[in-house]
Amino acid sequence: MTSDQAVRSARRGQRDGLSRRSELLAIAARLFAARGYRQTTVRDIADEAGILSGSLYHHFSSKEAMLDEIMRAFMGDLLDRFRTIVDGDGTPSRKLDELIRSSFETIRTHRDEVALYQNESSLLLAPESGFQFVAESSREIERLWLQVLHSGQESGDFRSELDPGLMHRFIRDTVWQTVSWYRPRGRLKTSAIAEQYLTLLHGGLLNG
Amino acid sequence: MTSDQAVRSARRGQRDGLSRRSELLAIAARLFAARGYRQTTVRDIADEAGILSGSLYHHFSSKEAMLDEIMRAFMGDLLDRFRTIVDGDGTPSRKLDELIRSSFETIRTHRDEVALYQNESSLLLAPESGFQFVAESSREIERLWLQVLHSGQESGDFRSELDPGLMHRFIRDTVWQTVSWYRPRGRLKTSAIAEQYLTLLHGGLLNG
Amino acid sequence: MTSDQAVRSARRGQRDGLSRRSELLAIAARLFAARGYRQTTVRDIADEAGILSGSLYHHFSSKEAMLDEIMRAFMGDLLDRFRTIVDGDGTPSRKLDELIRSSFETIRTHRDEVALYQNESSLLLAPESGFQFVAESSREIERLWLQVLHSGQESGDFRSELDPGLMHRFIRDTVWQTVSWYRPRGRLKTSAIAEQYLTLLHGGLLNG
Amino acid sequence: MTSDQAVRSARRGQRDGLSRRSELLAIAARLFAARGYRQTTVRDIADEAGILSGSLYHHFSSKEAMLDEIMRAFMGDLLDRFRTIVDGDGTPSRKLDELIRSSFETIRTHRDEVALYQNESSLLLAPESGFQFVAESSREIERLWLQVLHSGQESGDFRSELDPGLMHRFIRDTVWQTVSWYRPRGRLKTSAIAEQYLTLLHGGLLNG
DNA sequence: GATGAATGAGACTTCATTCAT
DNA sequence: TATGAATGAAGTCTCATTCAT
Repeated sequence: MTSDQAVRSARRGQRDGLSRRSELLAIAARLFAARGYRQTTVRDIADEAGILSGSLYHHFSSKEAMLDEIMRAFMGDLLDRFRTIVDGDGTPSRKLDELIRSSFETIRTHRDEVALYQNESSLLLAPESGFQFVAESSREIERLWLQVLHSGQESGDFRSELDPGLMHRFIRDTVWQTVSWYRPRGRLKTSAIAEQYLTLLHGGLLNG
Repeated sequence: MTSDQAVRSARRGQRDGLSRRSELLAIAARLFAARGYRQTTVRDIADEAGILSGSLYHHFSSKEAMLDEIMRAFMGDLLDRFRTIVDGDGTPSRKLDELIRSSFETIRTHRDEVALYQNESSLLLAPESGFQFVAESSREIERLWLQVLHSGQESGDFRSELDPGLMHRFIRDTVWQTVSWYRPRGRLKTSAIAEQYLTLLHGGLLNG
Repeated sequence: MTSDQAVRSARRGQRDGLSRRSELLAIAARLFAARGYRQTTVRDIADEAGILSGSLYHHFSSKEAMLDEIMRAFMGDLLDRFRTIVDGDGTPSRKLDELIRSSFETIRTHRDEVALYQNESSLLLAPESGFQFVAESSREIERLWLQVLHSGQESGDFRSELDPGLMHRFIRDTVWQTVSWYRPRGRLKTSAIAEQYLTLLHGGLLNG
Repeated sequence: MTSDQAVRSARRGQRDGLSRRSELLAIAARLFAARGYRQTTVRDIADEAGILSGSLYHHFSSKEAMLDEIMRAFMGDLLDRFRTIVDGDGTPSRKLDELIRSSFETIRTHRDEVALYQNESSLLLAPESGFQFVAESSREIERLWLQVLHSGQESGDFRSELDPGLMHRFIRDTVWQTVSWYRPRGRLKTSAIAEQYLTLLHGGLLNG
């Protein structure tokens, strides 16, 4: 590639509408996750993007519209991945393991979005918030997990003295809360964390 | 006015002063927990208390001072309770159970404070925040829990293939996150939730 | 009155909640009428009042709320005055004259409000604007005027070849539009304008 | 490309250029009249034209330039029509009738422009506005109407107890304000409105 | 002629805090 | 202790306009 070509390519990259949007959304997601949605100012995002805050409104109609777009894509993806697992072959136990592994993997690949989902739940799940789709996706995801837990109890794989609703919450909270302390460059990879959690979940903490 | 009356009035003043403070702090804690610290305005608190927002500054020097007072009392209590358990008699397994039961009980008795601790961690744990005592108490609590987990592995009570640091985080996250969905008037009491969690934690999810 | 008393009175005047509100509303009405509602900035109003723009929100929840309060009081008064005339004794012709005289008098006493009503009608009468009460009062006022015009035709006072709906509009437009050129300190008093208009309206422009 | 083709293309370019300008001005006039000049954004106009807002600046140097062009053409036409009437043959009474009929006809044929003239007068007539030609035309029009009214009084056609200056304002306000409620597809044609107004104006409202 | 991106000024509004009374 | 008024900084958003491609 000649240096001319490089320059042109860089310019094209800059001028490409889709990639500019995505770029801005990625910046927004990162800041929203790091500082919180409300604590992140439109100017913070613009500063990171190297433009003035008003210029963001050329791309998005509001700060909330950015969060909407970020979460809509994320919740859709997440639901798809979970549905594929639950609708696939395998024992309930295997499916639950896959749901859990997939969740930890999501923490690795979509850390900002998971953090947003965890930290902004009061905003995202409020009935009047304009983010009803998040609550709907959440309910659908809960249905999928419960379906697996119920089948597992019916098949005898899972202990019957455990309340599936509570189990779902315990597992869900543990898995997603991981995002609050997981460090991408840290000692522990998400896969290792997942395996440790599965070990604990399968057989419990106690020996014998 | 007789001197008797003056004395009584002064005492009432003091007592009212104290109870007024507590009342205001309780209102603040409730709102902080329900809406988030930043989303709660000083005026929200004053409105609930039936006074004007400026009048709050006769009781507290700032909004942050209210949060400080709320959390300082809470973290102190919590640490004391945990220390009493860890320093007491019993096997590591029993101690862990008691730590967990005590935590769920705390969710019942100090719901707002637990919610605050969970939801405002980015504010409370930030090194420059002026809430260093929260981070310090948290570290001390973590030390206590890890001490129990390590003794449990050394005594052979707990399975050795599990990383104590991860176990601590898994347990802690599950227990405290309960506050986000626990409903005081709901079907499940915290004690029942605690026992279900202990059942899961002891023996795992799987049969056999 | 001692000068001390004068100072105290001035201060009380300043501190009196009701009069401060009225003062601010009068300033707002004047500016809204002079520059237009949208062209008047909140800061314009605050500047005239000698405070910062944010301080206005201590008194009113929004710029629109100021306009609302101004127009609500005005439309109520106007409707009352018209109703009293129409419900009183007298021939339709006398009643019409009184309606017209009362309108010109209103231009003198409530010039800003009339100007606002004339100039901001697209805002005030829009169905979705939050100013429905203006449209409602307007309809009620129209009903009153039409009632007088119809009775006048039935009694034979008014010429029957004239469409009362059109007459109402012609008279209304002429009367209220006066506000656009009437100058309080000018040669013509509103009463003189009213009498000239009544002379024209009664007998027409042409001789014989 | 043959030179023939080039010539045709150039002509089309010119013709298209001209009609495109007119098209854009018509859109602008419609929106300015409907929403108000300031409330209409450059983007509103561009949206209606199916282009981006920046592209409008290839046709006009500014938003104000569009309003200027719209009003310049209108005021010129209007003045011409009035001058023709006043400079023609006939009694003052006939001339006044023709001025009024012509005005109502103008409301039919140039509704947007009349509405603009009525609603944006504070902008158009302000001495510093850059629209001095509007004020000048207005003054010239006023002179023409007053000339007719004065001749009518001198000839004894018009009643002498009426102030010509006030009569002019009354008539002018009634006629032009019609644009605020006239509906092109409504029951009343402008010609019928004109005749009703002339009937009222000639002989007044009262019988006998 | 048109696009897509950006500018920059300025709008309305929020809110913790202060202070004279 | 409480009120009523105000401050001042900051936040989201709007919009006419510019300009390289």
